[in-house]
Amino acid sequence: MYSERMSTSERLIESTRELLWERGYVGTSPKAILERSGAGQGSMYHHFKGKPDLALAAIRRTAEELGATAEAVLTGPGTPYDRITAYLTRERDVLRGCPVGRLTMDPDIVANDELRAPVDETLDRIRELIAAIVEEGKEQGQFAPSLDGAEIAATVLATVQGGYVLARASGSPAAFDAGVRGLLSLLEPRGTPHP
Amino acid sequence: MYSERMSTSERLIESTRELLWERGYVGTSPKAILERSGAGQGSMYHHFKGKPDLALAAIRRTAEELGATAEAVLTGPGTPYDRITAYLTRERDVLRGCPVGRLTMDPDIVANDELRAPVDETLDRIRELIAAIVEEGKEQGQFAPSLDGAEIAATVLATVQGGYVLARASGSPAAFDAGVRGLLSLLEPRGTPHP
DNA sequence: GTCTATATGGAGATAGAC
DNA sequence: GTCTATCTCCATATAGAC
Repeated sequence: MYSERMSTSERLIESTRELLWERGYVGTSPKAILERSGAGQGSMYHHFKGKPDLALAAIRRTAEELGATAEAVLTGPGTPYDRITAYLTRERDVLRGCPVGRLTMDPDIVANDELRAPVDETLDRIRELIAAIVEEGKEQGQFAPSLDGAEIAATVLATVQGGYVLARASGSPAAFDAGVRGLLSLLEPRGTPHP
Repeated sequence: MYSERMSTSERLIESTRELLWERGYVGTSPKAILERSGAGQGSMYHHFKGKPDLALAAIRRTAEELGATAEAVLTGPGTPYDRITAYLTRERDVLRGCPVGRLTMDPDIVANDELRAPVDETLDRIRELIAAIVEEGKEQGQFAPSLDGAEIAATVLATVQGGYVLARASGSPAAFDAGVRGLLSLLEPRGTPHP
């Protein structure tokens, strides 16, 4: 399943990341991880204390990766509106859902502070980035002064996370795209930047 | 657990609804359902063909109930903006998440058209109600003519569904509320209705 | 309709040999 | 580090008595 070059430990983590994305924590069994990674029972319990320990390594990596991707897009070129547009319209495998956000629907993740922490921190990090961008847009006169950066950031992030829900419910990415377009139409900059 | 008056079949459905909300489909076992409902193994398989069959009955009921609740709020009194505000700010047990939306993160639900159908139909029904309200608001001059009813409806629904994700990630309803306030600030009506 | 018995396989892990 | 054996529950039923 993976390059011969990848260590057993790496293969275990990568397989777990995939399965957590596809099936969530509750739906992912050690057995499935072993089959996908090609590792044996003994290897898994040698490298990790158990399912929660392995899941934690996988979740941390996925969270870090998503945070970095979002940050790259949000700190790219363009006006505040451009950067938010870039974030909202970046390429996504919509029907797969968000590998981080989906974990919040997993009871065992939400019940475990250690497992939930990377999820919380990542969404929070993205929210702060967007909030700062909105504030910047307000200073430049691109956004109405009445808007609250932190609130709009929550709206943007929620639209994305909820877009996945609508898309998966209907079996089509169309609803995700519609939600994003609706939000962008509401955010549309007013007139020209201040002189 | 339930009134003596409730039939065994009813108790099974109600227990299943609760468990699906708390733990999702994958995380809900027949055994847990039996324990919560107080029914025996034999009763369950007498009334239902198996876990998917019982889950279907539970999901249909939850979906119908949520659709009716949303419809009641959205067809209430007030201007289009008022009614969307009412929908967005209606009382919710935010940290429990949406009993319908959460099912979209369940791989076995999304993979089964019959189980997914009530979820899809319910979200679609709400979306259409909101879309019509937005169009009504446009006619009344409360919303900009440039807005697209169907798109804004997707944004509104996504903000709610995504709000649950943010709230559960952080363990606090604050993010849900922030997202809703952000969206309402963007939707804020312009000036007075046309003459 | 409900109960108890029985069954197969999976979940999640430990033990100890190699 | 990895492998195989073994273990205890649980998941998800079916069978047949009452």
